[in-house]
Amino acid sequence: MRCWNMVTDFQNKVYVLCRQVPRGKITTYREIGNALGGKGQIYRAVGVALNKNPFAPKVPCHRVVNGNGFVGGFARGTERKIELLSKEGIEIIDGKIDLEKFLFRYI
DNA sequence: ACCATGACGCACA
DNA sequence: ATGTGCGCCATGG
Repeated sequence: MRCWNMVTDFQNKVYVLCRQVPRGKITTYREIGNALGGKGQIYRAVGVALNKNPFAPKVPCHRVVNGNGFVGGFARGTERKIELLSKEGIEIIDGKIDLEKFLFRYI
């Protein structure tokens, strides 16, 4: 599948995984790539897919952070991402998040 | 078809 | 522990 709404199959999977993340939890590009079964630098493509994110409010892309716990980047601005995460109840320390505490794992 | 880019992650010094 | 560089995923021109 290539064009449902300007979205490729790969992107679609990424968005679906993002939506799976419940409010108050987060995930990482690495986890998503791993969930997709990709090896190597697949998380790079994940970042690109999320950056396009045609479903901005529909897909909580702001719940996706770096694998090291840092918020990372955001199409709308990292500060905005931190603000949203903070509102969700996620505690951010110096721009970093406790993965062990808020990291959601795909079952 | 090829080249360049990106919201990253990891290896190495 | 910190800083720098490289790599190879998908997408777009």
